[in-house]
Amino acid sequence: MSSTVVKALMLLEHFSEDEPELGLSELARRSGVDKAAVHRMLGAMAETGLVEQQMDSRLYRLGAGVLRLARVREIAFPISSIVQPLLENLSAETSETAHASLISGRALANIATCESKKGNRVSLIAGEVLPYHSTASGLAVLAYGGDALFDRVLSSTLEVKTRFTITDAKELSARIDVARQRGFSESDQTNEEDVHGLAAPIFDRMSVACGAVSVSTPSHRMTDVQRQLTIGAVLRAASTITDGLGGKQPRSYANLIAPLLDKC
Amino acid sequence: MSSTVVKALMLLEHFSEDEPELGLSELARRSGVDKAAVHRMLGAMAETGLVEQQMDSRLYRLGAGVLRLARVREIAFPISSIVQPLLENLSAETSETAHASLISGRALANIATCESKKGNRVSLIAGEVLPYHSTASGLAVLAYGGDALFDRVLSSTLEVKTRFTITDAKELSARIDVARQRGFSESDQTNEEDVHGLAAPIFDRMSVACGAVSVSTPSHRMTDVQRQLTIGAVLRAASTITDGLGGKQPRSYANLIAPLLDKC
DNA sequence: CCCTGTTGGTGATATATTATCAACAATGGT
DNA sequence: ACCATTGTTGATAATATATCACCAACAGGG
Repeated sequence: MSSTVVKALMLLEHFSEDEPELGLSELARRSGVDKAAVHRMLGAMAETGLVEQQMDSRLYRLGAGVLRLARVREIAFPISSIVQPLLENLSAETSETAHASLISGRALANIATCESKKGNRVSLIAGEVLPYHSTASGLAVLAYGGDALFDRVLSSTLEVKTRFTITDAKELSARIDVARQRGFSESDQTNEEDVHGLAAPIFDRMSVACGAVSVSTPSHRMTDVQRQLTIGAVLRAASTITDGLGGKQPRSYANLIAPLLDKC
Repeated sequence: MSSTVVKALMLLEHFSEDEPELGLSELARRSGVDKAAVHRMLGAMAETGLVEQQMDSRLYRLGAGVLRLARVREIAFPISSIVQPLLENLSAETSETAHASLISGRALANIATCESKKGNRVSLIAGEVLPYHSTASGLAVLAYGGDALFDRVLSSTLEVKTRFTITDAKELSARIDVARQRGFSESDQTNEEDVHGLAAPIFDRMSVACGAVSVSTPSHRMTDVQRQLTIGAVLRAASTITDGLGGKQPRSYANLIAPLLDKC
């Protein structure tokens, strides 16, 4: 049904900023895979340096190999270094937390963040894997990411994240339609309580969405004024990033958001 | 004999700064694996975002997932950010190219570099995988990395890189002994023509070598004076990095290099 | 225009790896 | 001393995988 390689690599998704080291049993429990199997897979990944095991505590963590891979990718396609300064600008404009994510297989990968300077702010777990269906970024990508991605996500099971999470495919499809008509996407507490998101798609050379930029605001702080301001800023930032990456917005999209950009 | 996960991940080693995008057939040829198998493995890795395929050219490249993984690791264990400034200092002191690498499974992973300012300098391919047996860094790690690593490498086949590469296990063992007695390692043109390397080990919390710092100099430029200067600088840099990572040099090692540090 | 050499991709079957379960030693907490 | 964990290993059944040949599409070259 599912290849062993996928199963092995899915284990890596359980490592996060909060829990950078995990034990064998813990990892087996969370992934729902047999301990012996996890042991073999971790051993295999350790052989290539993707993970490494502490000799004393026996805990596993991401290995030096991931640093090497990231260097290779970043030197050849310098995305993070282009995106980071633009996010800082976006965060300053909106006074809220901004982040960018890219399509990464079955989920979105958060690749850059700039947190708000305010005391009460939305704080993201670095390197978190973001679901398509419950985040503003995800909706933006689904709206412009092509039919293949759309169908795949819509036909998958939509995990419940909060009591506002959309789990019905038809309703999700409707929300995506709205995003497509507006040129940006909006989500309120569908992925996390009290977090409101506004996102706009990033396009690649072929005018297909390859990621999204998003501003996350505490829900109670999202007024109409702030909303208008944020929408303009996100759209501008997304456009700049698309250009910076050598991407191209579809003509229809450029025309769609033009009036929104002028308003601010 | 070898797990599929390892075989799949070994494919990633063929991506480099010089060739960040590879086709299916090309990858199959280099790895010596059947095309169909490579196709399945790449598909599996694409599912998790470790690689991604260009829709137009059909070429594969490292995916956004590696950026996410590297962020998680770097935030939890900030190695690169600690090492990079120290390398710049080391490079300035020696006027040559400096780099640091960490144990990454069956090879060393080059994780940070600072190139010499000189016109004629040693230039490294970023993110290259370095063999243990043919590099100064490798010798340093083998000298202090514990018996398990030593035995594994010594019993493996030693790939020929240049006409000076050591391919005999006994001779390699002797060279490692020399490095262990001196506290640093030296290699001349064993990994690449006209490149001379001087390296010192980096130790982890348990006083086991987890990586190395190295200065690469064009062979013809390596005079006795430059050599003494470089040895002192490399040993100091390695000591500082070991401290910065929360590692600890073995007592015997600290005593061994103490006189060398004073000399400069 | 054909011919030849690529390319990426697909299916069928024999094979080899992998999943599963139980058991084990080692560790740590009560 | 006990109990519950941990990481690890082995044997067998079950399953995914390797291999081969083949295909369509594309790019030169004559």
